Amino acid sequence: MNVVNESPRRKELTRLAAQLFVQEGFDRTTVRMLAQEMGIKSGSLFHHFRDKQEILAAVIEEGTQNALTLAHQALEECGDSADERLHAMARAHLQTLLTDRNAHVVALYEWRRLDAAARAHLSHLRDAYEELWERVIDEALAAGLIHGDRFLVSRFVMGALNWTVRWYDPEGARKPDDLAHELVAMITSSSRAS
Amino acid sequence: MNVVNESPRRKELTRLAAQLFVQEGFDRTTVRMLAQEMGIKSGSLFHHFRDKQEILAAVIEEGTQNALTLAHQALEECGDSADERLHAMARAHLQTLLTDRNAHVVALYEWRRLDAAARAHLSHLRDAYEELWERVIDEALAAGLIHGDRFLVSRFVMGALNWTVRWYDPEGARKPDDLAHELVAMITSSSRAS
DNA sequence: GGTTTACACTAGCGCTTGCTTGGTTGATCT
DNA sequence: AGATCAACCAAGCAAGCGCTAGTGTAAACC
Repeated sequence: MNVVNESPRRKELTRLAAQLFVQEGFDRTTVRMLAQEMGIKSGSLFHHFRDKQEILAAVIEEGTQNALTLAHQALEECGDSADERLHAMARAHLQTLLTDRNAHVVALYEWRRLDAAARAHLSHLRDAYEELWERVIDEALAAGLIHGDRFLVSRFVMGALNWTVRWYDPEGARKPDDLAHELVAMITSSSRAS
Repeated sequence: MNVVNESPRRKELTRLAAQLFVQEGFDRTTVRMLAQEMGIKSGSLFHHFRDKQEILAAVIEEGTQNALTLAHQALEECGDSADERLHAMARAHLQTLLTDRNAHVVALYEWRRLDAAARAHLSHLRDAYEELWERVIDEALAAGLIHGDRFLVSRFVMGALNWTVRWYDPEGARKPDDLAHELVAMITSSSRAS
């Protein structure tokens, strides 16, 4: 019987599922498609996951967990100034899009397909990540680096960043660091032109 | 037989479909649900639309068309300064979220469910809207109102604005004009605090 | 060396899906 | 008065859906 274990096989399957969910969307991805991609038959899939919902939850949990870890790490490694911390957060966010893009896209666009139980569980993770952003933005406000309403500014910034998954091309010339720098320059009152 | 006509009934059905697509998502909205919401039987639905895809296309087309019309109108009515034009665009965008929210959410989140033919047709409309934004941002750059990379700034702004559908509460205290003002203040180099 | 465990298979059940078919109604036009 | 037409309904088909039941097998464990 399957449980909610964390076998390495399950991790690999979750990664493959994320890719398919991005390509086709959760609802259009059938268990048979998932199984084929994984090289097994559809019945065998339910040895690893209780049901299709649990696969979605696993994908989103991993993606959000990674983003949170990376953001924490970035904040610890950077300097203390509000400017540096703002840069670090933006850079970390964009870097996860390179390493973990699929899981992120799923988290953003298939969130509503989670059932109530999974959503309750995962919203804590998501909130933790958003609160991290709000804290850094608070610091930037306090330091006089940016101005405006705390709530609105953080939403605008999150929107600008999350929207990047729609157009950002990892193969292109622009590096995550460039984007992070440009974004921070846009919202701070600096007057340097690029 | 049904054609791609523009009967008033069809418009009404499109509006109802938009609401259901937002509530449930396109894939989870069955033709039976749509029919019930419209007060008819599922078979009768195919008198008005060739297939389910066409309903989605109709919803998105209307929403985007309206947004484009409103933006054009706003630009004509406002002053000539880059600042005024920036404000006008932001205000128009947020106002459509009040009057036409459902269609917009569908356009943003169910775009990928369009088949290739519909997508090709509708992408022209969407591009026209985005180009309008880029033009206004170009003007703001030329006027020295904002700084940075033309492409990046417009993407960031579009992201911040489109993300509003996730958190903006039309019943709340914040009015579209407030948001528009705050957003423009954030990206321009003004140093006024609010 | 016997038992357990992890992982996979085959086969298919019960249900829902988008869509079709053939026919009925009431208003409008000639 | 007859013809036309948009709008609807009842019934159902073929395909696909998530998921289950029961079995096989090789490695791991006591």
